[in-house]
Amino acid sequence: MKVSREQVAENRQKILDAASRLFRAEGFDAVTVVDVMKAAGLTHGGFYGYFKSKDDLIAQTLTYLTAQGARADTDLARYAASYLSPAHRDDVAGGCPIAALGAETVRQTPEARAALAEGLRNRIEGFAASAPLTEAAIVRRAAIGSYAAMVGAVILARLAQDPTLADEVLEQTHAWILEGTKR
Amino acid sequence: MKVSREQVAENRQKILDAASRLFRAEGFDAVTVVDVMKAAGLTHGGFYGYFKSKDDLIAQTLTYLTAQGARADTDLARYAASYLSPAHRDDVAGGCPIAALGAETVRQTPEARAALAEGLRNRIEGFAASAPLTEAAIVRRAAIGSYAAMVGAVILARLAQDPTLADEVLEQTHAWILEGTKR
DNA sequence: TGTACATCAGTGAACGCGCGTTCACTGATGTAC
DNA sequence: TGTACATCAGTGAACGCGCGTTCACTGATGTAC
Repeated sequence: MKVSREQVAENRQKILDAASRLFRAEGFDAVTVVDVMKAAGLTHGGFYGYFKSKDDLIAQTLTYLTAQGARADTDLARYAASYLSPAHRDDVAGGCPIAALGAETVRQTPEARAALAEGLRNRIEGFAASAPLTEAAIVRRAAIGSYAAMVGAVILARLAQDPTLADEVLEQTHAWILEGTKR
Repeated sequence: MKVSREQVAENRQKILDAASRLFRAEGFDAVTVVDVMKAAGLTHGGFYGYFKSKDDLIAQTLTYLTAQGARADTDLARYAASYLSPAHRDDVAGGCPIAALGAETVRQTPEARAALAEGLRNRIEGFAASAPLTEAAIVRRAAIGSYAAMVGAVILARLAQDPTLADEVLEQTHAWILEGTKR
């Protein structure tokens, strides 16, 4: 049955929210259109009223996640502290989309890649812009180096099955970044 | 038809080599058993004479890749130079399995995870062991922080569609690591 | 404001397809004599 | 060393299943009068 215009907007939101969590938790291929619609409280047939295809959903979900991420803290030290926390490591479904999906997004459509790539660019520029006044080249180097270390560390910490090693990767990378940005 | 024992060993090698490249290039889900066997020059029916299942192939391929990786250079500076090269960034199929598959391996079987996790542990210990004589804690921090930055940088560089940004991520991370390990 | 009807969001059965896996068969290998 | 035969690696058709996608239908919405 037809639903109101507000309901349509709300349902679109619900589909994107469900897809955001499911894709990060299980990857693009393992999540089906049926899974996403069920998680959004709808049946699968209605999906194509909202999105052209599953690939379209992937691209729009990454755009949605990037837009959300653009509102994050741009202070590098504070960002690193929360990024390199055990809470973030353990929350794949709600965590950084680049750490969860960056590697496999390289094989998705150009639209999907473009969405995440914009998130990457925003993050680096945000860090560089909010840094204390130093030489621009040094600030940019710290922004890129630190961000690469954060993304890598979360991936490594999630991979390590030994909890001691997983914690150590986060802590040591955090300390390493703090030392590096004080140079 | 039956083939010789040497041929069997050679075919197993070919299957693992084909799987190693295909999985890194396209991900676990996108590569089919038919793809792997075709790339190895065989038909798909014979697959189950070599492996119990596709999951078994995934786990054994990661073990195979980790064993190969164990023979790599343990000098951090030399390793970083080649890891952070455009050649490595552009060679997903032949490159570091952790950068290509680390994030999605978290969702695979415990056997698959264990194989890559061992590669991670070996790498960190190799870097730490081959470092010049300094305080052990500092060496370990540099090993972990640098490795996290390398893995993250290659993933970010592959994601960035803008070639200038992709090159910059590699170069800046490389410089950042060199500065950090000279402390 | 109230009524009549066109619109269209959501439903669920159905589709074609490609996947992982199985299996009867083939014929070269390698062993027993 | 040569021969006879059991073994078994590889083949390709076939399977059941779940995927992305389509579509006829339903009934609440929202517009026209």
